[in-house]
Amino acid sequence: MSTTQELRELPTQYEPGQIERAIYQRWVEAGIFAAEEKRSRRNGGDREPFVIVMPPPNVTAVLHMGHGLNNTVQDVLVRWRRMVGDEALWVPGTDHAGIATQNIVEKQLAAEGKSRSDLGREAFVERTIAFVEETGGEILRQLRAIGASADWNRTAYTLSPELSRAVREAFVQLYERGLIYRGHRVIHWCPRCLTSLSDEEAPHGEEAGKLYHISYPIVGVKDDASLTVATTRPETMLGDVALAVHPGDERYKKLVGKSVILPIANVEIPIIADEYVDPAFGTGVVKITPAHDPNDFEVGMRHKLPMPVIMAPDGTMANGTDAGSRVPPQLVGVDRFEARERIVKSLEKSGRLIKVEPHQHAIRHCYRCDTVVEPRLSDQWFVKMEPLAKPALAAVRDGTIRILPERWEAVYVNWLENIRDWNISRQLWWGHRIPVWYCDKCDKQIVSRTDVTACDKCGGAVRQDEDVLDTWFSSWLFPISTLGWPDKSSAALAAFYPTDDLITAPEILFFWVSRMIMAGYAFMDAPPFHTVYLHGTVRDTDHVKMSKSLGNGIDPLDVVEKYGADALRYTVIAGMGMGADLMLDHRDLERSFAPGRNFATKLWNIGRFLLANVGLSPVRSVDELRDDELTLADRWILGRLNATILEVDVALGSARPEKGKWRPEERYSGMRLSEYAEAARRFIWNDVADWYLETTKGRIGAGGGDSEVARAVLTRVFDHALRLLHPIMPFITETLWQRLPFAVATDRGEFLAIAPWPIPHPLSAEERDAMARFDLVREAVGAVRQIRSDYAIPPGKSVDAAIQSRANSAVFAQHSALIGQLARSTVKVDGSPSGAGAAHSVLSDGSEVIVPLEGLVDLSRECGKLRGELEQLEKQLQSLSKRLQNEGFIGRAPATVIESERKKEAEWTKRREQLAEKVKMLCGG
RNA sequence: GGGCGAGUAGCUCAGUUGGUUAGAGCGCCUGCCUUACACGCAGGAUGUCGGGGGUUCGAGUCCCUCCUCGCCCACCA
Repeated sequence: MSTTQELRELPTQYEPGQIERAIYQRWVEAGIFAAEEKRSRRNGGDREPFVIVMPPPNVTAVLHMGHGLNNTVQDVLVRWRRMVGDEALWVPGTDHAGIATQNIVEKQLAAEGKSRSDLGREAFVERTIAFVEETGGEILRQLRAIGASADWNRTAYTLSPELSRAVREAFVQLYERGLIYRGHRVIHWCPRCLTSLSDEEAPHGEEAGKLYHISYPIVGVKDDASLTVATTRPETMLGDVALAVHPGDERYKKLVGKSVILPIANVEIPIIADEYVDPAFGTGVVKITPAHDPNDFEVGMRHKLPMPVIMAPDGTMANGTDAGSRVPPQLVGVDRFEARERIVKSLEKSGRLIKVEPHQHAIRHCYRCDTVVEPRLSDQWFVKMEPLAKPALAAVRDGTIRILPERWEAVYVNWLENIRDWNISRQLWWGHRIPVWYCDKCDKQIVSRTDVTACDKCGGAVRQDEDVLDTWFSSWLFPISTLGWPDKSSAALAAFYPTDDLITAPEILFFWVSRMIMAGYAFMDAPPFHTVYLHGTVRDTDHVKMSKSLGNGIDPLDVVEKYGADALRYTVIAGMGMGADLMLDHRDLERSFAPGRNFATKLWNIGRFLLANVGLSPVRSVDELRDDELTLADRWILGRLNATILEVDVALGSARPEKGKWRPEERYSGMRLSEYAEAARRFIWNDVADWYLETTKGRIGAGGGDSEVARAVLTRVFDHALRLLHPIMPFITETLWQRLPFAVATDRGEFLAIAPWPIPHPLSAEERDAMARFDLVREAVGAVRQIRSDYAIPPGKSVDAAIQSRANSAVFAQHSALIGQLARSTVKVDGSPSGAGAAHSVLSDGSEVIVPLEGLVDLSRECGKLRGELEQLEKQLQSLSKRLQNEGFIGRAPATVIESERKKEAEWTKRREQLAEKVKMLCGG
């Protein structure tokens, strides 16, 4: 074998940077990531389709560890199924991210001293498009660096003409089905983003606030009788239209129907009774501000109250609709929080502020900019959710769709059971404009799939609704729109819908996952996928979520550059249990990614060993080897390989439910990626490298028939190990696999990436037997090694070990040379050990391994040490026993202490016996 | 306020239907540059499995209770 030349191909040090880019390029050029409709069984092909649609990152996003984790999981699954033989498709794409992108561009404008209104809508949108074209989609290029095997030909974008068409179609269809309506009600309004938000976009945050008690003078009652109201938001009192009490509240019963004067605004408002009021909270009197509180709005509707708006969209005080002059001039234009302070001060001055108490309460914030949202009365478009939720709920309940980890199913069900209508209009400029036109002349409202230029009723001029749709209104269509919907004759839709898995983080279970399921049923009458896998969050060592803005982030590309994509991928997959968070140290990348880097290096070195020893000339096929040619080690490692394939298959589980629905026993199994990674690692490192490879060292160099057997088995084992590992570590496995010698040229496919996934067979009794016998050999080796270590016998010094076998003489006799080789000793079986003074160790089958130590260690010193130890132990044991016989101790000490002392006594007794035996062996008598 | 999850070695976590001596990676200790690998090899230490109670021949695993963290949801002003 001309080893030097081939060795040059595998440098001693693994340099991922030098191989990864080139390999990725070759995969792309070979088209192995591209899925074909006609190969899908659903389109008359012979392959089962396996499809994952990528959660589209924001178009302006830059790759972070969260993306790295999310996409690695998807890639592992896609690569696995590709090797199994499925027509595997991974659809990539990006999201235009309405508010997020608009905020970025507005920030840029602000830096130039401009606002979006300075530019005007058209120019602003132009600018945003230019910005996206320039910087957008970078993240998809970055995904290639971590090895993502997506079908880039199908890259989608939520604002593309194709997907925009789907958005319009969905809107119009839902409108025609009566599921989209225009509503006049209180919604969440972000005064900074200047748009309405859905319930999901305005999450609660606990905050320490204050509860202000304010007295409202009652009209027409003698003296200065008043009603005291408790409120957290005094500034909204200017919008009060009533005070409400509970109808059954005796304290206030006689006041219902009277009225009070609203301080500051000086408006007379009625006292009403409504069930909504909780008599036990605060004073039992609630101020009703219908335009700025969703509950008050309901009360206002019931009592047909006016609904004055007392704030401008930007959160400053203003006399809006129906407000008259409630907001006094000195407060107009003042920010709501500043206005609160001023109003409180003014109330204090006039004696209307009774008291202020601290109050813990939950306030909604904008999920994009964290500004406290303002409930605000306005007109918005809503989707009626209950009818859509029904099939989505049933799908998870009946096992058509499973959610992993299991506990999220309950969260999902709870949300859908209490679903509320979805506000889909946003007062933004970046997004899909709402496809509704209004006629100025006859007031007709036209909802249309195509642009409208004139009123179809009176021919009058029309103007399109100013608002755009919630970003999620395009995302929820992603699984169908990326495959061609609404074109129902789309070959992609037929071949690949429904898809298989959806991999994402729990944060967007409501935003996206549940809505996709609803859209799947609403528009395709079929679920978009059968498995939802919710993975954890990447956090730092303090368990704080990683983020660029907090400065605790890790740039995946840094990791790729330093240790390679495979190291990143392995670390992430192996380190993350089902649904568990992944902790990484951003201050110590080397330590964080050591598991992956070390394992990659290990693989590399196994590869180098193969190259140097097995070489490149064809090996014999393992399938054609006769049983009697195989050594015990060969049979053992082939058995371990088979067992590992089984383990990996169990960890990954079924790729899809058998008959449309998950059976209970398989519903929550599989998708254990960390267990899959661990099984593969254990096999390669602890079995192949630590044991099998060592057994081949004497054999391969010897030449002859056995040498060929060893070459064949080692090659087969490593070949299949690389296949098992490829989905997790695609680059290094591909590199090494390309250099394996195969039995026949045709065994070498073009790429490992499309090489067949190993198929296990049921373990035979012979295999089991071989594995048990080799385990005995390993035990014997371990025994000698331990003795050598215990007595600090230098590695260079040979020892003569003897095995006194009870039941397996033949096994030990046959493999004494191997045991000797692995334990760096000579081994005699059933002979008497030569020399006095010996250490011994008992194996699980009762056999004894005896190592004479004369001449190797200073026996008198060792014996002295051991005798001293034994003496000491006996002394301690004596005093302990004495204590345990002492009635005073037994009578008074707590039972737990007595118990633990008894336990200790038993342990020490056992140790004494062992030590005595050791002394007898080593020192005689 | 409602619901859910977690607490196992210094750290991050596995522990499948309760079953011998509770595991892995990283870290730590000892000895080794043994001709694939010091990003390695060999050997080793470390756990009242959150506390308490219960069921059982047997509990990390099942039940009750308490404590501590975390997550999701929620119109008490």
